[in-house]
Amino acid sequence: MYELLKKDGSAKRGRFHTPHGAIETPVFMNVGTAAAIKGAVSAPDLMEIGCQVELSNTYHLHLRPGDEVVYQMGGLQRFMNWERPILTDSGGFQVFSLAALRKIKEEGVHFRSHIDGHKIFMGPEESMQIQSNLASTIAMAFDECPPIPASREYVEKSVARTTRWLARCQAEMARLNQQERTINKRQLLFGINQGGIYADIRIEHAKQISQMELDGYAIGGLAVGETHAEMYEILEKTVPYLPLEKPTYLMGVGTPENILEAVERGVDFFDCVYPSRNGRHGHVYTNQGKLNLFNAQYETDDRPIEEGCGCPACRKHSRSYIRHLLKAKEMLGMRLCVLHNLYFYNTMMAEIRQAIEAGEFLSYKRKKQDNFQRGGSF
RNA sequence: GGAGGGGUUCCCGAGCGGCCAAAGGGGGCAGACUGUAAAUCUGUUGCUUUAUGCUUCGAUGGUUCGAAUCCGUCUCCCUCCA
Repeated sequence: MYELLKKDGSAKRGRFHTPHGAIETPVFMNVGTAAAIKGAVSAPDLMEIGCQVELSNTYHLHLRPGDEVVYQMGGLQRFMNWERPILTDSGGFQVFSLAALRKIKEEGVHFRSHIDGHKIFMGPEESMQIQSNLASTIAMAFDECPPIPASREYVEKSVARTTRWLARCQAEMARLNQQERTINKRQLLFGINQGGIYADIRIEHAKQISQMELDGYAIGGLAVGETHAEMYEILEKTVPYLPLEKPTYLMGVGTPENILEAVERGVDFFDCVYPSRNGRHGHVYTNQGKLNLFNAQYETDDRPIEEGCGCPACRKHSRSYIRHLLKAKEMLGMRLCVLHNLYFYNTMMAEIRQAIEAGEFLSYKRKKQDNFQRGGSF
């Protein structure tokens, strides 16, 4: 159940109650595709850096270790020692990212495993069954994330199919939640809005799925090739057609800048691989912009990544040391950067919540953006 | 003392008369990454006034229209024999 605590312009401060605890929104979900945040980050680490929701992936866990294994081990939460909410993405993004390895049909998607090439079929029912086995808090509907650019004709056809798939997801989820063997019988389901950069398709689709009584609504298929301006425009036009009394989730986004812009337009949930992937690649976030710790200028820089930051990296280590670890390919270097970046994101989300509560979101956003731009933007 | 092998651009290492400023690694420098096929990928890495330019393949002298590549001498390293 979503509780709207405060509105500041279109920005929402909310609380999403789940069987696994409440989520304070706006929130950034920390991405751990294969039931692990890449970079040797453990569940206790996530607690320490302020993570509220962990995100894992249906397709990847289905392949390895297999959702039946996770089911036998008591579900994802028990498997990875994480008591707070988990959201599982449906495999819909893999329809996009593994485009070379799949074929889309009305019944679902035929994949060839990226690991060993074997054939896998995943349709709405299969995705729901896998997610039920994983026993995540929130399951995502199985959709197609079409690329941008894509023709209007293609997007229309794809969105219509995604809508049909959504109805099948909903029916299957209802069935699974009543099964005796189901671990989480109150698993929630979010639908996903698509439509590329065609605002009218987006709006029409948003209206349709809004009538379907889902637990939350996501906007997918953005940040896959369009400009930032186009993304913001789509958000501005689409979010108003999604239910205010339900959480809105902008999938796969984004930079701190993107998040500020999207919160302003009413988005509650975010996730993105940036903080973890960039961390592994030595790019770290600060309030003065992004630093590439591989750069020679940090060779003897004795300062922490960011002065005053409370993360495990900044409390104890210098840029110089972390740069050395990264260059020496020591796992600790990546780990510290990932911890810092996730801490940075989670902290920024907490500040955003506070700013909305205080009715000062816009001035907070402006201040933040000014700071970012001073050191080169994200 | 004798016999043989070798010294190539930051490092390792290919090249063995012109297409060589010199393959390929590594290292260095920089860039990309948005529901993670990513601890990955890309670019760049002698100098400058960017040119039918200059310097460079242990040193030096030669042969040749032309040499990292052929020859002489020197020098250093490695292996084996005494």
